[in-house]
Order: sequence, then C-alpha cells, then structure tokens
Amino acid sequence: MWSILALLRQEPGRLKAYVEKRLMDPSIVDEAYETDVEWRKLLTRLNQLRREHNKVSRSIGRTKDPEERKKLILEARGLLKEIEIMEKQLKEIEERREKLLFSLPNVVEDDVPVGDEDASIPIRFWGKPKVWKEHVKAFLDQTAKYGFHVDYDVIDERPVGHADMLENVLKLGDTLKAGEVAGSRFYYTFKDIVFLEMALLSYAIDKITSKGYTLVIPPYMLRGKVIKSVIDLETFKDAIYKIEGEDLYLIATSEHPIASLYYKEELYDDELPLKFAGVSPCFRKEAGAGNRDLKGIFRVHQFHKVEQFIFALPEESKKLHEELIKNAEEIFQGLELPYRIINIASGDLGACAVKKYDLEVWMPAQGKFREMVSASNCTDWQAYRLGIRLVRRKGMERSYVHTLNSTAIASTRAITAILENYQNQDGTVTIPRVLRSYLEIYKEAPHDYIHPIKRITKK
RNA sequence: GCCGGGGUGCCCGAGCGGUUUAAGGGGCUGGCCUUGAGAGCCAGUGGGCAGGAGCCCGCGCGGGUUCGAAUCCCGCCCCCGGCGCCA
Repeated sequence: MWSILALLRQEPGRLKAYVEKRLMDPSIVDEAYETDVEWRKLLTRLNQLRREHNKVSRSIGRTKDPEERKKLILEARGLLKEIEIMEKQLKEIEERREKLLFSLPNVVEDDVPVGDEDASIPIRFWGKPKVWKEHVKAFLDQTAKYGFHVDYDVIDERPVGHADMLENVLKLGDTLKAGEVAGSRFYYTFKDIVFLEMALLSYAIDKITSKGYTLVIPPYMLRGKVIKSVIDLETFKDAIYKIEGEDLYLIATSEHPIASLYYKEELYDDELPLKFAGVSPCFRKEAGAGNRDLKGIFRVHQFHKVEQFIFALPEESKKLHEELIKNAEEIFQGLELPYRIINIASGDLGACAVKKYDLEVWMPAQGKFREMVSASNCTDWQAYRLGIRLVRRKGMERSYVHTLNSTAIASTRAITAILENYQNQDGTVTIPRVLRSYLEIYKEAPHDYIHPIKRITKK
C-alpha cells in the first residue's frame, strides 16, 4: 500500500503534523480522512447491491421457463436502477477522494529543518570563495552565522556579474535579440560559450556514467496524465509548457520522463537500484519567478541538463540520496567552484520530497551562494502516482519503489558560476582544468581561456 | 496520413454474449519430499472493500447496447505489415 494512505488511515494525526511542518493547511488531512471513510462505506454498500444483481442476472442464463425469465429480468432491472444511482454517488466521492489523496504532500524526514525558506540551513562548505571586500559582511552572514568558519580570499576589484560578463565583456551571448524574437528569459550563446556548455555536459555525463549510471535520452514531451503524476500541482502551474491542440507537455527536467520509464510496471527487489543519467533540454515557464534574475542566463526558459535518477528499495533510499548529492559535489569539486550544501526547510520542499539538498555555488559578483543542484528523495510519492510497484521476491509482497533525483549539471547555471568565479582582470575567463580534455575534441574550441570578441561576425 | 491485422494477468497464450470460477503453460514465492540441489507433488502469484471466510471490480483507455460484455457498437491511444510523405 502507498505509505501516505496507510498513514492517513492509521495515524491521521501524525500525517497532519507533517502537513503543518510544510506550512500547509492541515485541514486537507481531515477532509481526505473523512472522504476515504465515506468512500469505503459507500463502496461496501454498492458491492452488496452489485452482488444481488449478479446473482439474479446469472440465474437468468440457467432459467428455461420464459415466464420465470421475464420475472427475473424485471427484478434485475430494478436492482440496476438502484445501482446506477449509487454508482453516480460513488463516482462523485471517488473523484473527490482521488483529488484529495493526490494533493497530499509527502511526509518529512526527521532531520529536515522546520519552517519556511529562511529555516533552510547549510550543512557543509567546500572550497575557498573569492569575496569582494564589500561583500565580506554578507559572506559571513551566509557562513559564520551558521557556525561555519570558511576560508576565503578577499578581492579588491568588484567582480563583473555573469550577465555583463557574457554579453558586454565577452560578447558571446545575446539576450536582447532573443528577447525580441522569442521573449525574455531566452538567449543566444555563441562560440566558446557553446563549446563550454558541450564540455560541461560531456564532463558530467562522463562522471556519472563511470559510476554505473545508465545513460539515457528520454522523450522531451509527456502526456498530461503522466506528467501530472510525476510532479505536484505548484510545479505544474509554474513550470510546464503545453503543446497547443495536443495532450502533450514539454518536460521541465529529464526527471519527468525517466520517472515515467516504468509507468504502471513492476520492479523486482533484486533488480534495484536502477540508476540513470539523463540528458535533455529543460523547458520552464518560470511563472512564479516574477522579476527575479531577469538579466543573463541564470534563470531561463530553456537549458540543458544532465540528471541523475534512481529507482530504489525503500530501505536504501536514504543512503542513495546521500550518494546523489555526493556525486554532484564531486562534479563541482572537479570544476573547483566553491559551494555549500543546504538542507532545505520543510516549508520549501515541494510536495514530492521528504528531504532535499541544494548545492549552491558562491557567486563573487552577487555576493551570494546560488543554487546549481537540487537533490530530492521522493520516497514512494511519485511511484504511487505512476503505478511503479515493487515486488519483493520473499513472499511476493507488493509495495511501491522509491524514486530519487538530482541535478548533475545544469548548463546555463554552471556557465554563470564559471563566468563569475573564473574571470580575470583582462576580461578573459579561465577554463576549469577538468573541462579541457572535453574541449580538445573540437578544433575551434578554446584551450585555457575564453577571450572576449569584438562582435559576432556574420561571415 | 491512408488501408489491413492486432493489444487478455509478471510473461506467453486460449476464450469471441450466459455451464457462478479469464483455460493452459512459463516464471516467481511458500510448503512437502531430499544429506543438499534438481526433478516431482500441493498451494499462492491484478486492484479494492472487509480482513475470518467472503464480496466487488478488472481483458489497451473512455463511452454505449444488454438482465448479463474479454466477446457486440462508437471514439481515442499504442504495436505489427503494406502504401504515401519526410529529416
């Protein structure tokens, strides 16, 4: 059985406490509980009626006497009328129940800080951030305030922001023209930035696949009922693009189609865990973002991502969640980008996850750590909705698998981090050492530095 | 896109309006047997309600006809073959 339904029936009070932790209205638990009880009662009554009808109906087939048949048919018709009425009632309640169950969020892991966004806490730091002298106070607010003593280098010159770096210094991006022809939050990137993106993706693919993850390019669009099972309503409203006139939706991450890979299937315990490295473009409306990060390519409608995804045994999902964030950390350590890991607070988890780690890289120009990676443990929340069952060979017991996901690299975000952390006084950008071998394969790709250009030449 | 064939449980596969039971097989699980394994035998193996037996639902999805539908009708989805179109 789905763990949330079991909890709803057995310990609704505990479920309510979890909903409260998420700063959501706990009355939906009461509503779901009552509707479930009502549904079960009505279902039992209806089944009794259906039983009567089945009995009569079957006896007609055995009855030869035409008079007797006529009588039985009339009796069956009478029962059918009653059934029809009750079925209508049941359907109504069932729809309500389904909607309520689907709106229930997952539980919350015990070690998740309780509260809104501000309650999220850093749990570890890596690297030596470059902090502009006027950002030092802000930096300490993001480190020492939480009891961490993070080594840093003070820089005197104000760093150039990633957006300026891309468009005005390097002149290798154009969000103005993209804005005119496609809309804001779209972009053109050129030449070395494109090579850099290719290298970042290859590097992440290389790293994750060498850990045994299966490389996959999934469908970039999904049917409505499938994508709605994978994500929560909020994400759906804020992020998802629809194809006009068709029941198709553009994915916001390859998490969505990879989770759907075993839609309505059974997985046996001895074949788990199943690990995937997905590569895909991601399409996001960013409807809830307002005016945030309008400049540059930090928050855009379209980017490329290498994603990690795992189908897991329930008893292993915690451990594998740590594995996912460790993998992501390895990637950013390789890139030598200073970062911190955040344990996301209960109010900011999203309905699917019981726990979420973000990896945030220090952005010298912004004076902030910014999200590059998000790693979630969804336990059986997604799997229940997708109908991905777990069959344990011992006793052939059935339940639901656990699913986990994490970014490996998100192209545009990683590029902004490199632009801010690797910029030099002369306007060049040093290429992270680890990416160099992935650039060698292109004849025109840069080797050590990305140099500014005059303008994009139209040869 | 058009024409034809098809979609049945974890898998294969029969059934094509009514003998209360989706036959049969494979796989898997449990038990018996065995020093152990195998073979053999028995039972279980879709979802739900009740959890004692029992009952209801379920044959790609959604409707419809009928007292009764896997079976007949309509719409949609997908797969296979042929024709057309096309990176």
